[in-house]
Amino acid sequence: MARKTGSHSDITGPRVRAAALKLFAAHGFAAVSMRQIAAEVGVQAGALYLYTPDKQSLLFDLMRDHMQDVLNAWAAEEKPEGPVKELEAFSRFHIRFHLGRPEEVFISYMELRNLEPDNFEALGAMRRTYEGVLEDILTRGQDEGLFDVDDVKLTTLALIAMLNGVTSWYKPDGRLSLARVEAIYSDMAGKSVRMPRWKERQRKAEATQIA
Amino acid sequence: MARKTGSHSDITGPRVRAAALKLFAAHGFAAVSMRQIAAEVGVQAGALYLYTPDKQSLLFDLMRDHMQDVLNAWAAEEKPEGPVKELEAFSRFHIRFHLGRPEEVFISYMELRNLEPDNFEALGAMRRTYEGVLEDILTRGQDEGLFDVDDVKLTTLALIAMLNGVTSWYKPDGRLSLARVEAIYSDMAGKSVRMPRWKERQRKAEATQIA
DNA sequence: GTCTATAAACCGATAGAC
DNA sequence: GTCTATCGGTTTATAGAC
Repeated sequence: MARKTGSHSDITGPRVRAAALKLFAAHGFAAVSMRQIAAEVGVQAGALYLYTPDKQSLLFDLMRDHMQDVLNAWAAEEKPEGPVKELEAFSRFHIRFHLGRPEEVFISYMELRNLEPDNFEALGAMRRTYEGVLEDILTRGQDEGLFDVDDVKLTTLALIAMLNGVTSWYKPDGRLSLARVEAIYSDMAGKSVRMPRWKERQRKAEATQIA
Repeated sequence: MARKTGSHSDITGPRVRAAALKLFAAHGFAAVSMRQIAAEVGVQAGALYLYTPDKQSLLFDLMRDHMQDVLNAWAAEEKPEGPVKELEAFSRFHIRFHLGRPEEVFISYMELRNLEPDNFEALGAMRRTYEGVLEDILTRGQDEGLFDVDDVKLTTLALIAMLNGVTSWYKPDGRLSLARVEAIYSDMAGKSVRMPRWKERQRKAEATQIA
């Protein structure tokens, strides 16, 4: 050890991002100073500007990369067939992915207001793309008579809020396993939108009667 | 007008709190300076300290009073009979109350980490008391065979997260009326925990068979 | 009750030595 | 690639005039 000055390489860039991630998540973007980030990395404040043009970029890069990771990960998921199973897959994916990146998730919805207008808009577009995935599942399920959803857009937001909530209390070594949490949440999500059996029977009966 | 100095009374205290509420909600506690608050009130920074000992107290008082308002308002609500109707009443109350105080709500769950340890603990206790209301409804519904809840504590948090989510997108003059939003959310909440009819019939059939 | 002035510390970002 | 030093500006909070 005993690195004082002139020390080199050791991929400091990623370590700066990691420090910013940790500190922004813990104390909030506005409450964290560049000096604190530098101290976490083990470097002086001035050296940070070799790896980021400014503090704002540090925040935006973290948020943009996280959203891109989510979109890529969902794209790479194997999709089951039919809206019911798709909704379960989406719920489980969302829970699993978000619980694996608690700090990125926390920052991504707590620090939106600290983004400059252009960055805010760019991130909003990515978020809407992700919401569109769920909205699409609900729309198809509704069209096929499998779901009983009053308002697709509102329901999309309600479900995502519910699923996001998990990040605010889940602890990996807590009372409930990840698998159990996934199961409970996806079950709740499914029940909250699925067409009840009695209603479905009634619907089919009416269709037969008319025909 | 033309008030410069020596001006008096005019209940400045509440106006300081109102300014802090507005600015903290818009930009975040850490990002707002005492000078900005003073400017919003129309006074110099030094004068604020006649109404609050420091910036932290300004934040804590807003959050504590809000939580107390929620608890008082629920206590004053007329309660219907039976867990099913109670859950609906709670859902509707929660939506209605929180949409009426968007700034207090926003601050109360965004600024928790900016509270000093003692204040954080005090607010956590109040929050847990409120969660206990819903937890109690779910527990009784479960005991009476009306709900089919896997884990009461987890479900409590999931439902509150879903209901809270409404505050992040609802606009009073938006596409959906408050009454409609209340109805959709309370319906989703109910469906996500209620015992399905077929399962209830099965349960009763088994009970009869055994007897 | 409000003002002005100020203390003491900290901020983001840059310049230049090594 | 990192350091030290620094610029110009901000912060919370207090002291004392009016």
